[in-house]
Amino acid sequence: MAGSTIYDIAKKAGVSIATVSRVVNNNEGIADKTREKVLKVADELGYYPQAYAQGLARKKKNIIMVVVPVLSNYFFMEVLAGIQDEISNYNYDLNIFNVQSNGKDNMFPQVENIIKRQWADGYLFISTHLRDTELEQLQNYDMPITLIDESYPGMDSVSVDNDEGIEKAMHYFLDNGITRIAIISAMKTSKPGRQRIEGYKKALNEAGVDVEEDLIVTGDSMYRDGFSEQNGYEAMIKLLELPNPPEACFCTSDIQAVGAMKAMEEKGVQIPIIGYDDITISNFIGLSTIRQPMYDMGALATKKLMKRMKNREAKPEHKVFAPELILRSSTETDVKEEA
Amino acid sequence: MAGSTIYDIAKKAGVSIATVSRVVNNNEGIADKTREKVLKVADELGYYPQAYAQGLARKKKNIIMVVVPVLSNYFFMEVLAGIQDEISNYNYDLNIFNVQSNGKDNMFPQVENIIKRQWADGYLFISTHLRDTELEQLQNYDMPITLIDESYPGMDSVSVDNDEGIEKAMHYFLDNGITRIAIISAMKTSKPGRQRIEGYKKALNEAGVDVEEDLIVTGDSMYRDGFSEQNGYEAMIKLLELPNPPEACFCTSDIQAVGAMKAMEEKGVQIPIIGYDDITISNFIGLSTIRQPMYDMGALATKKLMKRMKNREAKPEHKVFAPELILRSSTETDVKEEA
DNA sequence: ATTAGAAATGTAAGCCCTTACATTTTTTAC
DNA sequence: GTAAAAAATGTAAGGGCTTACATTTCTAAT
Repeated sequence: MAGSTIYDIAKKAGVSIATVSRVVNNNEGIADKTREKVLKVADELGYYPQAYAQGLARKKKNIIMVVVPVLSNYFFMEVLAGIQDEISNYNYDLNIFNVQSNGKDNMFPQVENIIKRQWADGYLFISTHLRDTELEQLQNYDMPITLIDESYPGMDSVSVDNDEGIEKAMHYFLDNGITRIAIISAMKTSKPGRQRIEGYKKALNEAGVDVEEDLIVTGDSMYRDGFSEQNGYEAMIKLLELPNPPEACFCTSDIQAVGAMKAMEEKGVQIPIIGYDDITISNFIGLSTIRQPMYDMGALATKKLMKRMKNREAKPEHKVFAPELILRSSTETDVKEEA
Repeated sequence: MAGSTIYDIAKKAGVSIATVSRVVNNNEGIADKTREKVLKVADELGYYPQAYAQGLARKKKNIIMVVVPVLSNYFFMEVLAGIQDEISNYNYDLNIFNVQSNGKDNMFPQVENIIKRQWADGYLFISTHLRDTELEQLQNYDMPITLIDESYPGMDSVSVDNDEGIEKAMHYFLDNGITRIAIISAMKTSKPGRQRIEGYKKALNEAGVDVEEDLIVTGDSMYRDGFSEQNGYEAMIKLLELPNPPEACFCTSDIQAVGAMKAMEEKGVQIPIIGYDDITISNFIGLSTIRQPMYDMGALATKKLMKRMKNREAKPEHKVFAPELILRSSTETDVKEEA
């Protein structure tokens, strides 16, 4: 039973391999009697075309591959939900390929190999944060790629205006007369990390507030690239142990904010905090945040990719979602109490 | 550049395709000069062996495939983290295949097809909850499969003793003299759903407490099979609107418990609640829970699978983790206050 | 009964690799 | 310089499928 091939079926059913192929692929122009006969044998022998042989013979794989550096994070999970739901409208299978990002410069070769190896008919890159020069190189392979959470002129992309998000959060504080605002970041050194810190500084500068480097922190735990409760917890502890703690805090991910809130609770203080993402849990724990439409991003990117696979010539489209400030209890000035 | 083959390289480098193959696969017995020459051309032309051709020619794919019904849930995410970290010790790529579980009886055919198509060298099934008869059928294909969060005599498996988990939670309440205990479940009808409810009833019976059907609830929102904050929220609302609300609550997933806690807060009541899973966030929001070692399960299952791929004959091993009751503030009887 | 045309089936090449085996080239030992 | 052994390279088959094209079988019109 294990590993029967088209030849086995053909032999046992007394037809040619071409006929078997046509039957299992549901092609037309096959006599009903033949079809039945073949199907019966195929079922008995547990036959179904081998993916690799089929992929080689056709040029098509019927696979969409999602490429991500870190799987288990909330942002990815939500984006993926959107992809997953959208793709179920098409006749494609979903594969997820996890590239290792060991801090170093090793991501591009991995990604390039995936493309070279022609795993799929189209690719969705989530937060890979490759350099423009690298993406340019990838273009040479002439494969449909849609970028999520990043952008590059030559490829379709779906992203969020990060600067705007930070600005909104910062302005909320500044407009309320709060100026000593801390920022908790994951991976200060990464491209998006740096960007956010820049946005933070810019907002401060424009408001005529001096930047205090002490207020730009990250936790020490770098598991999951710092996108963890633990990291946020550690960062907030640092902030609260400062001689002069901040009056408010902006956090570059909700998950870190959860940890930060715990730290505040333990220390018995409560300063307004705004997260980033709006993961579903945030609504349930009263965390104010900058909403990124993660689910929609996944769904839209999938749509775009499908379109691109149909029409390779159209010029790249870039959708930039506007982030939204969602206010919940974590930014209420007076201490909230359970009734 | 797009889609150069071994023939292109061979021609341009003035060698045979066999030599090219040997070079790119890093075989030995190739003159350094030849190797360099070929590598140079390969690089220029952006060549790397096509996955499908290679997979066909060798019998090996160097792929481990994770098969899951629902990707975006916390349990899966944690298990996956374990798999991901463990697999990085081996020279295998990770692929995740998402089978659609539209409630109906359609999961087995999908899973069977994946196996038939020979996508990977080994498979990790997470929470697929197939029937024993179905798993038995799969065995005929003679593929290394390790089950996670379920078990079947004929296959390696890594799971948790669910009954024990429920028992521990129930006993905590019962031992504290609480008898009117509600259970919030996702998908009452699924195999694990039913199991848990049975465990719940059993614990009650053994304690001589009558089962009140009213106290067995689930939310109406069935997105993600009911494993969502929203579902828990809805369920708790139902409970609190009962003429005679429960004194305590057991929740079959932490994520639902988060929603349930929100509902309690809104209604201004606070009854002890215990969740299930111990997702990382639980520690940060003070949710008591039954800990499943999700990460370890993923890692161990991966190890087992690797072992199995080496030795196909060994008899199946079953690891059953003992769940652990973790007490946090959500089960403290007196109302906790921020300092 | 013939035969043109349609329908069904078969043949064989090709998709891109790997690898056993054959052949050629280089090295070593005398 | 020669022969034998070792190293490097090449040839060709095969992995399991699809599909253009060729062939056979059936249908329907005469």
